[in-house]
Amino acid sequence: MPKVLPKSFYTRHDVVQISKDLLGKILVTNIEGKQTSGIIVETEAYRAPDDKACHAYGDKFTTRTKTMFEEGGVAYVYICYGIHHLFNVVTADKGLAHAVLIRAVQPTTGLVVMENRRNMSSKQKEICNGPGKFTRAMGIFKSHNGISLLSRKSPIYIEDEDRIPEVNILSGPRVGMSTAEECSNWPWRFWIKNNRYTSKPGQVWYDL
DNA sequence: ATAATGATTCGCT
DNA sequence: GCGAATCATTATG
Repeated sequence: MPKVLPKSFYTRHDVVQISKDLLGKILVTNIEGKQTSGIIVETEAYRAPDDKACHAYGDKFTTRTKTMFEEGGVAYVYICYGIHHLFNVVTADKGLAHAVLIRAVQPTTGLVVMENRRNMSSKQKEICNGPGKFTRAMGIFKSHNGISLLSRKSPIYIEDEDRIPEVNILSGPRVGMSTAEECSNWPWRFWIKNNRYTSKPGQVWYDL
């Protein structure tokens, strides 16, 4: 039985390192009485106050961003484009608005549940290869904003696994932000090399 | 109170 | 590849 990632994993101050460490871990949800899980294969780091792409840039504190200022180990879920529920892991100490966006997972269990929620076959990589896609497949939504990830009793938690070797991790610019801002070029997007369940197009993928 | 916009996805060409 | 869908959040009056 793998252990749930402890608070000490999340309260570290290097959110970029945590983004890489999260690759290969198992994200588990127990929502609506159904369990699903998948391997985290793609992440992005966001870090206030200096990161202009972060919602809490300049330590901007609003109803929405206040979750990012919590102590590491809770979920930050928000709506994007009015439809999509995007899931982040809050990191660092209370008062530091750091978070890691989970962008894609490789489904492992609860495949039938995911198929029903997504209305497609789990054989298609498209079922979970995007930040709004896997949240729908795994039942994550806005009301999970702010909940703890530190217990197996939580509807969402992350199980520890061996680290992905650095040589098998690729990085690049984050997705979906203005190229005019210098920080949009920071290589703070990470994914597992040769994993076909990531959202990056135009490469040859192999199964893990 | 109102207007602008986005850490996206999907369907059509 | 392109553009519409769609609404919570935010800034501004």
